[in-house]
Amino acid sequence: MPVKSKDSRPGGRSARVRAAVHRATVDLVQEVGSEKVTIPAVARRAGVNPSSVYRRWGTTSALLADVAAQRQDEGTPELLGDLRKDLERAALWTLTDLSRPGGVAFFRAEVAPDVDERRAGLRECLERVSARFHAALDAAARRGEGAPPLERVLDHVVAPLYFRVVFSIPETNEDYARGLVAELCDSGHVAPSSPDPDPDPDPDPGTNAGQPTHA
Amino acid sequence: MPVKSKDSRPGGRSARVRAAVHRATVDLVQEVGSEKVTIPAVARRAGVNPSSVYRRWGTTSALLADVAAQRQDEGTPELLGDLRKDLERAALWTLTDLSRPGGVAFFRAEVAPDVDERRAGLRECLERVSARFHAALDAAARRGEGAPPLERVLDHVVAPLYFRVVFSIPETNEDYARGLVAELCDSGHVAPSSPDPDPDPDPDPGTNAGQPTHA
DNA sequence: CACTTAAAGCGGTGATCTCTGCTTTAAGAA
DNA sequence: TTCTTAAAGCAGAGATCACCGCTTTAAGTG
Repeated sequence: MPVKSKDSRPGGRSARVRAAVHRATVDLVQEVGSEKVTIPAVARRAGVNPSSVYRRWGTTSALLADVAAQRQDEGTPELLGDLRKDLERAALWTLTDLSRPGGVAFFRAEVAPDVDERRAGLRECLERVSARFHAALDAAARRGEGAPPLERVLDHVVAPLYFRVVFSIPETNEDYARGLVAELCDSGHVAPSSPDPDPDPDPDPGTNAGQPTHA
Repeated sequence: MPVKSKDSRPGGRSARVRAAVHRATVDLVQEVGSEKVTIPAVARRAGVNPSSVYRRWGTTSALLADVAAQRQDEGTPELLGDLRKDLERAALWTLTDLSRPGGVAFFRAEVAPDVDERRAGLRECLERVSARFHAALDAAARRGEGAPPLERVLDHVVAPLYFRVVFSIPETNEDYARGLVAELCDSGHVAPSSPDPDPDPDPDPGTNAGQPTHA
């Protein structure tokens, strides 16, 4: 009578099916849009039986939420210790996450599920996004630096990014994201303890952050 | 052979059916969400034959777009001649439009159609929204006043409103909308009637409309 | 009023989706 | 390796959807 973990059979075929379904979901979302993703279609493309998907995920909403959640947890940047740089990193990460294939579609997918689940999905999505910025702000506060409230960051950095990506407004690229952060930091609401602007020329190309070409 | 208008039979039963379908669409969108709205369902609730809806609108996307467009054209405010007041009006109108039952759902509906139509729908939605603000800015420019570029208004007023309504962030009310406009106008990028571009007004940006301490 | 005809209603067809018993495969433990 | 059983595959029922000829109604016109 093995009791082991909650996922009593996490490897082998199960894992293979899970991966195939995830990949197929991402592909389909960016091809036809998250609204038109159906379980039979995902199963077909994944080379998997539809009933397996139904048994595992139940609904397309749950499937999309699962994929989106795992997706958002990839490549999270770590803190550097400089508020402005940390905010920039978080902003660039947000932009990258939104801009990659299916990014907006997944955002919309999380917005889309059933009326009951909608609140929960949105809340989780918001939590996930603001967590990155909150970490940067919290670290700054812990260092004794002045930092804008999270709300201001959401309003003046995250919101414009979402808005512009959703509406495919041109020039929504990394420079633009950096500009939003700069504007926020220079708006007189932050007391910069170290007002040295850009002492080093980009020491971190880091996560390539890729091409912000609106998808 | 009567040629008259493009809508060769706009009144009577046709108008009745149109109205019933529109009402049913709005109801269903706010009840089950725009993704789950189907033509048979709308027809059932409207007491109308499904084929009539199929023939008139063709797809649910087209139907939703039609309803959303007509919806957005209701109750448009006129200009007062004062930039700040006009921007406030536009912001409040935007907030009201988004907040009423099904508001966000319709926004998403316009975002949602087929990959091909998506661009067009989004573009139209954006045009419609920014037109209100553009009118206010244009009038101000015509009066010789300094006015922020439309882009700034979209980023710092419209985007936060959309973001907060979509994510159901509390305290997103009229005071908050007014605060966004105030912050924009007082941020030193607008030259008020009295040309005093003091970069550091330090008036304790009192109009901090809502300061909801994060949700 | 009578007449024309746009538009709604009716019925049916094929396709797709959701979901469920039952069988088969293979992951994990002894 | 063998054994147990979680999970995948299979096949099919029931429901719904998108769509299309054909008939019927009534709006607009003279």
